Amino acid sequence: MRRPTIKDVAADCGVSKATVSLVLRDSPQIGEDTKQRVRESMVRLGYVYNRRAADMRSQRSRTLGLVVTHLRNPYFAELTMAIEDAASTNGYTLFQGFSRDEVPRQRRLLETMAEHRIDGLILLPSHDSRQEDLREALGGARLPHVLIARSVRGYDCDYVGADNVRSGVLVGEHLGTLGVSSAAFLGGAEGSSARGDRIEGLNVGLRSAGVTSPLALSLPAIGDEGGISLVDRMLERIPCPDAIVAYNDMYAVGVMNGLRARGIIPGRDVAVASFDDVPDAAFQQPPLTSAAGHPEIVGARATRLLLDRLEDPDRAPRSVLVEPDLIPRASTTSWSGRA
Amino acid sequence: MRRPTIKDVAADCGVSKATVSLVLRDSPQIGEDTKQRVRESMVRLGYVYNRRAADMRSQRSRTLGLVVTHLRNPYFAELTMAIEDAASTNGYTLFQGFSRDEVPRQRRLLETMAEHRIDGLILLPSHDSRQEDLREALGGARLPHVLIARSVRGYDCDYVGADNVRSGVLVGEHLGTLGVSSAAFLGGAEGSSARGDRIEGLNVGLRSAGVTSPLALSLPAIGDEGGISLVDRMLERIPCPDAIVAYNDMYAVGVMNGLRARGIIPGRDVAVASFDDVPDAAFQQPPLTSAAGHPEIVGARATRLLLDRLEDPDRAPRSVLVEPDLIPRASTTSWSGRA
DNA sequence: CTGAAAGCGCTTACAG
DNA sequence: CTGAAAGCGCTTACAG
Repeated sequence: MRRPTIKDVAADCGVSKATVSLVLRDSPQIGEDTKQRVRESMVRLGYVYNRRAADMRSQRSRTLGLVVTHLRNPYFAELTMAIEDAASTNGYTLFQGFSRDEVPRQRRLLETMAEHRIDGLILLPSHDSRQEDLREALGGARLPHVLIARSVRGYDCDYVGADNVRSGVLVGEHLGTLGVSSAAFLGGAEGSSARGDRIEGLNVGLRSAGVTSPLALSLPAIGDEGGISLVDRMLERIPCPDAIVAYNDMYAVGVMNGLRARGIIPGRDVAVASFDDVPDAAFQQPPLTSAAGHPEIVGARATRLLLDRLEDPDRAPRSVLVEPDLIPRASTTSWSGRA
Repeated sequence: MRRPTIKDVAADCGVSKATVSLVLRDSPQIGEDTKQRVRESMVRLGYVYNRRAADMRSQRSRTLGLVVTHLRNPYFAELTMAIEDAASTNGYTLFQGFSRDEVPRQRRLLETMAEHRIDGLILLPSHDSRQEDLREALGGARLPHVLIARSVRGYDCDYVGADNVRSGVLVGEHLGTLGVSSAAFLGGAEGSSARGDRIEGLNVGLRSAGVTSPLALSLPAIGDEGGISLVDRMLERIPCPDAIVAYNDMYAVGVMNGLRARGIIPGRDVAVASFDDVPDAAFQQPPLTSAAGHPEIVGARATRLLLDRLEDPDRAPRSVLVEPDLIPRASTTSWSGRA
C-alpha cells in the first residue's frame, strides 16, 4: 500500500526513471507514444507527483510564506485572498500564519517557514516589530521578502502599501470642504507607521482646505481598546469636535456607537470619516465615508514584487505606494454644520 | 554562499552527520559536551534546519492543508485563525488556499497540496461540491481529511460544524416566545446543508413555541445576491412578516438595510434574527440577535479530529456538532408586536 | 557514545 | 530518443 513512485511507474511501462521524470514535465525529448504509455501507467497506478522530492533536488520549493497579524480586520482578509490568488496563479502554494501582533509568535512562524524552505515571504509585521526582530529572523535565513501595509522604522526592504499620507490628505480636504473647523483623530496603535502617515496627511489636507486649527486631539488606542471607549476618553478632554477621523473602518464603527451612546448622532451632529473602505463601510448607519486602500491591488503588487526579487535577489529594495480613493458617504456629507 | 548543511556542521566540529542529526532532536544518546560543540558550530555557520529533507526521509511533512471558500465571511476568518492556532500549537505548519466557491479551483488546490505531501487536510467545501468531486480529489491521494461547516451529501467522512438544526430551534423558540406569528427565511445558497438544517430547526422551534403557521416564505440567494435584493423579492410576494430570519449575519445586515430602504424599521416593525454571531453583530443598528456558531471551537475540534485521524487512519468517520448559543439583542427584543 | 552506509523520491548532467 | 548514476539534505538502523 506504499504510494507509487516514478520508479514504480517506470517499471510498470518498461522505461527508466529519467524518462518518467521527463514525461512529467512534458519534455519535447520524449516521443508521443512513450509519453502516452507512461501517462497510462500513472493513472493505472494512481501515481501522485511528489513535489517535496522534486524540489529538494532542484533547490526551490514553489511555496511562499504569508504571515499577517490576524484576519479580524476585513482589510487583512482581502489582502490575504489577493496574495493567495496571485501566488497560485504563478504556480506557488502558500503557507499561512498569524502572528496575532505578537513578536515572539511572529519569530516562530518565520523560523518554521524558513525551515520548510519557502522561496519567499510576504509579511504584515506585528505592530511592535523592531528592525532587529526582522533582521534576526529574515537576515539569518537569507529569505527574500516583502513587507505589506506596515513598514518598520529603520528596516529598508521591498514594501507595498496604500499611500497613507495621501489618504489622509484626501480625508482632510474633504472635511475642510464641508466646512469642518475642528477635528479629532481616534484609534490605531501608537507608533504605527500607518497611523503617523494618516495623521500627517490629514493635517496637510485640512490646512490646504483652509482649516486653521487642525486636529484638536489625537488618541491612540490602548491595547485592545475600541472606538466606544475612545469616544468616552475624547469627551473627557475636549467638547465634541465637528469631525472625528477614525484610524480605520473598524474603529469608526465603534466610534459611531460610542457617539450614539452619548446621545450624539453620527453623520448629523458630527462628521465621521475613516480609512480602508472595507465592504461593510457602505452598510453602516449612516454609510461611512472612507479612503479606500485597495487591498486587492496591494496584495497583487506585493506578490509581483516578491516574484521579481526571487528572479534577482540583489536588486535595490523598492517601495510601492498604492493610490487611494476617497469614497464620500452620509457619515460626512449629511453633517449639518456648526449650530 | 551555499547554505550550510549538517555535513558542513559535522565537518566544522569534527563529528559525523548522524551525530549532528541526533543533536538536532536533542537525543539523550549524545553527551552534553558534544551537543554544546555542535550547537556552537550551527550558530557560527548560520545553519538553518531543512525540514523538507528531514520529512522526505521520515515520510511525513508536518504540514496540514486548509482550503476554505473565502475570508469575506468573518465566520470563516475566525475558523481559519482557530485552525492555524491549533495546527501551530501541535507543530504543524499550514498551507492555505481559497476555492472562491469554485469546484475546479478547489480541485486544483487539493491536487497541489497532495503533491506537496501535506499530512492531512481541513476543507470547507465549495457550496456546489458533489461527493464525486471529493472522492476523486481526496480518495486518489488517500489524504486524511475533515470537512468543516458544510457537509457534502452522500460523502461520509470526519466532520465538524455548528449544530445548525439546534441553532434553528433556538431562533424559532425565541421568536415564538416574543409572539411572532409569521416568519420568512432569506438567503443562503440553495441546496446548502447548513441552510436546510437551519430551516428545519427553525420550523421545529417555531412550532414548539406555539406558532401554528411557520415560515411563510424561504428564499435562497441567487448568485451573489445580498440581503437588500432578497427583501425586495420577498415584498413582491408576501406582506412583511412579523420576523425575518437571515441565513447568516452578513445577509442580516443587508436585510436590515433593505428594510430601511422600504421604510420599515428593523427591530421595531419586524424582528430580524440570524446565525453565526460574528463580532460585528453586536455593533449593528439595531444590535443583531444571532445564534452563535462558535468558530473558535469548531476550528479547534476540527484540527483535533484530523490529528486523531493521522494517528489512526482506519477509524470510523466521526461527526462533531458544536452546541450553539442564542444571543438575543434589540433586533428582535425591541419588536413592538403586531399593530 | 559515535560513525559509515543506505535510502526517502525526485532531477540532472552525461553517455550512448 | 532513452538509460545508468550521482546527488539534493536529511534520518535510520546497524556496527563498534
